[in-house]
Amino acid sequence: MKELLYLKDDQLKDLIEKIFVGYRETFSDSKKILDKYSIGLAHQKVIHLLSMYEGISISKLLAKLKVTKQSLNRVLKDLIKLEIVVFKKDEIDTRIKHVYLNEKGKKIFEEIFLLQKKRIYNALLDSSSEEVINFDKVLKKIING
Amino acid sequence: MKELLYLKDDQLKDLIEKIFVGYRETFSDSKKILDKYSIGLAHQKVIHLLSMYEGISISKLLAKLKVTKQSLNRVLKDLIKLEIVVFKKDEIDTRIKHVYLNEKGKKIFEEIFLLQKKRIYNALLDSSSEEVINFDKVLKKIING
DNA sequence: TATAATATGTCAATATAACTTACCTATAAT
DNA sequence: ATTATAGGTAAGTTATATTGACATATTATA
Repeated sequence: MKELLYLKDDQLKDLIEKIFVGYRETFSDSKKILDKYSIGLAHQKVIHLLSMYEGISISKLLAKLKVTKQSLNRVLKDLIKLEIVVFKKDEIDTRIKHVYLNEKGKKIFEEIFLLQKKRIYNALLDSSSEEVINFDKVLKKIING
Repeated sequence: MKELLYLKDDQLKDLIEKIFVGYRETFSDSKKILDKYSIGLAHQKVIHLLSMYEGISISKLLAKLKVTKQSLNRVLKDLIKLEIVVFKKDEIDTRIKHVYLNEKGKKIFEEIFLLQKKRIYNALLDSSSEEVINFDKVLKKIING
């Protein structure tokens, strides 16, 4: 096993560099839109998650972002000022707060996402379905490692 | 083409989230070692590149990192204080400064890399060579998109 | 019912990494 | 001689995150 080319240090280093660059590029394409609304990368990530997980709770957002609640709170306050998020208390357990993007928020997300997804979309369009499936598989394994 | 499942917005969102998480996890495994030397993520990235591209010039480092030279300089000064980098002027064009890790630097890199590579190594070990090759292919396309 | 755990919020101080703007030297290329 | 390139630096600022401490409300449990 160990003699496999891609398990050699040089290949691992190369992959790690690519993971970094891939992330950075994927999250920088939409910078102009973020600037337009005077928000940053942290806000983009929260908006992204809110669009994926409608009504997600604060604690689940924290778990996904892996930041402190103080840090998340700063971002949420900015999104409240922008008037793009709404909250609803859980009907059963009222300690839990569910977070949603409102219509304005969804529109801003679409603006961001339109630019951000292009890079991924084009990469996948230029790949076979097997390549895409394998990309996803390995990425999952990296995450769950 | 557009009806392919993985080209739908929901799948693209999912992939983008994974790209973020994959990056974050890949660059957080070695935090304990970084703390030991009182350095951070920015230093880790520079050390990583120095280990990959021995004698890289300042401007090429800047191009790879996509940060300002003021930002890189702060990091390099810390690495100088740690006594792990050395510089050599280009023999032909003396404006160019080549940056190297010295022996101590290489050892510290290995300490960091030992922890960092585990996640990637295990993910690849758990994958077929085709999966790995396709992962690399798609990642390249994302970067060059 | 008393107590513990959970979900969330907030204050204050600090750290990390980056930025902008501006200006500087040295060297190389035209 | 002029311009371009490689690199350095100073001052101030911004973005994102941290730690630690403390607070409130609600739910779960002994």
